[in-house]
Amino acid sequence: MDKKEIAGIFEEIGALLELKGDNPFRVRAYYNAARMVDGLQEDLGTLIKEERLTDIKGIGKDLAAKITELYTTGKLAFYDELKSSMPQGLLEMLRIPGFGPKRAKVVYDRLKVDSIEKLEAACKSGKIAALDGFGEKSQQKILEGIVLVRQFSGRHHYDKAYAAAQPIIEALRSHDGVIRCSIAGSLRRCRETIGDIDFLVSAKPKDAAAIIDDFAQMPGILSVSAKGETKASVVLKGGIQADLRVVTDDQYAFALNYFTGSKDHNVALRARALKLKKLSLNEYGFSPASEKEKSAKELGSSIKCKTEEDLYEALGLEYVEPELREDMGEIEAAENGTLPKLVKLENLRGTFHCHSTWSDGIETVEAMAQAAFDLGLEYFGIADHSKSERQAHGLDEKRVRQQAEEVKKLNAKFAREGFRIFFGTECDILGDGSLDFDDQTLALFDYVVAAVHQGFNMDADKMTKRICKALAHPKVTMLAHPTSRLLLVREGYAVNMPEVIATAAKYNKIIEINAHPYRLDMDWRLWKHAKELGVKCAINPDAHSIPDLQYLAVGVGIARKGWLEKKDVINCLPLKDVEKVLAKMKTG
DNA sequence: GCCGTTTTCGGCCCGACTGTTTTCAGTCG
Repeated sequence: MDKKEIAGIFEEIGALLELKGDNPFRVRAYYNAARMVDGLQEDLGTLIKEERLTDIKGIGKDLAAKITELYTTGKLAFYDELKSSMPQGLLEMLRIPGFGPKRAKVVYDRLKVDSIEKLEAACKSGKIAALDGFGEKSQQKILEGIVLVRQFSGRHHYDKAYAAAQPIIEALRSHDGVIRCSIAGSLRRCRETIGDIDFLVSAKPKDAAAIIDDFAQMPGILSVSAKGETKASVVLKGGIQADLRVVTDDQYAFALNYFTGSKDHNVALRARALKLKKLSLNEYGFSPASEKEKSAKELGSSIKCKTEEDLYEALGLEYVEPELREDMGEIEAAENGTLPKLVKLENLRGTFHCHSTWSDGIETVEAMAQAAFDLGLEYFGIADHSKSERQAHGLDEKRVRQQAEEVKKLNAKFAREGFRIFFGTECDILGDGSLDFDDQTLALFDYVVAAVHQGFNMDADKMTKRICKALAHPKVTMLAHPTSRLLLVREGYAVNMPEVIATAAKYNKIIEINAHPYRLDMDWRLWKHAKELGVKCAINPDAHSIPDLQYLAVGVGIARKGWLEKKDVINCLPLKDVEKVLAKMKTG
């Protein structure tokens, strides 16, 4: 069992113990261990063999034994026992915002409620409000929370789906019968959340059965839900559903386009084919619209397209990158030749907003900077939390000065390589829109990332005013995660983003694309709007560990969906230019 | 659960916010 899976099990143990009302510090030990194992740099097997697990902070004798048991046997007796002693639905109930283990335990003990469905029914019949410690408002909030959970349930964060898809696509690629293959669907379009993963393969019809059989038996697969002659559906470990489609190589470009979607984009393309060419378009090819009874599958495509580029060309369009295929103006732009040249991962020269052991990161500034350097970046911005973030060990003024010294020393060392660490802060925006540090302290930083971390239950007007006030502050460089999940209230955001963007434009401030998966609720349409107003973005991983730096790729995906080009992204600038920009912003 | 120790138990982060109370418990970050 690998470290990701072990971390997942420790997370679950933590939640189960919480539900049992176990010692909160014991609970924390498990959550902490999950984080440490997940962020481990060294090979787990080596650590076990050399009996060095207990060298990791937060891993003692007991947890080391549990990790070893999981790693070597793939099982943990303690976990199995714990899990079977609790109804599975209780864990799911914890996903309801504002509904934690204590309340879950109460409704379970008093009303035998052990699933979201039963909880919903109990709310609707007023039984929850009647419980001690609950009331009308709690009951209403739970119902609203259930709606929210359902909205997100069944969808998976991009990075998880991407990681799950990689070994499978590689295995398919190396399969003898496979001519071409690709990931399709929302994963290819870089949606922030993915419903299921689509794989597409082209092969000779005689090879299809073997490919589908092998797919259904791949290591990462939990169960097979359907298996036929040209497609199979499976559930991957981790619960993500995946579909495989096998087509002939002639059909491949059409199928890839069809299964990449989006549905709206496809509808628009088909309408265009019909109108301009009197052709009907489906996943197998173009067919004359007049021959209604026969599709391209039987006829063979009336226009040969080897690639998607050919397909778009046949429709008189520039090639549309998958990220843009949402029927949000991309077809018109492709017709007029005004599609953007989207930013690429390799365009990134550096990053801001990362954490270290000074606050709640698990690596030193030096290790993080070195990792950024090893990734080929030219600069790295450290932005640890400010003093109000006590739980994250935020820095007070004294520690800020100490950290400044450390960064200075490190820069002396890195300067030889032409690499630089920028000294920043993720500074809290307080309830009234003021900042967590005074101007004198803020002046110590190369840049300031302003962030909301408390007082979320503000109405949208107040929240917007609060954020805009912070944006107007001369020392603020950029705004952190403006549409994070924390600010998400039902269908809308509890903040008026257009106004925030307009304010950023007015004061020439940067808005970050926070690529940490927990923050991924950024509506990419907002970015098109920001771009029109000339607001620059920074793609930030919000990294708390070295592997987190890989989230930069997720951020690029979001930026691409927002039609952003190299020139719209501040961290595409080379070091010398970024230095100038930050210096200018600092002096106003 | 872990950690540290003036070594084997006691401390482990804490304040804001909410809804329920009428002084506090639960949740969150």
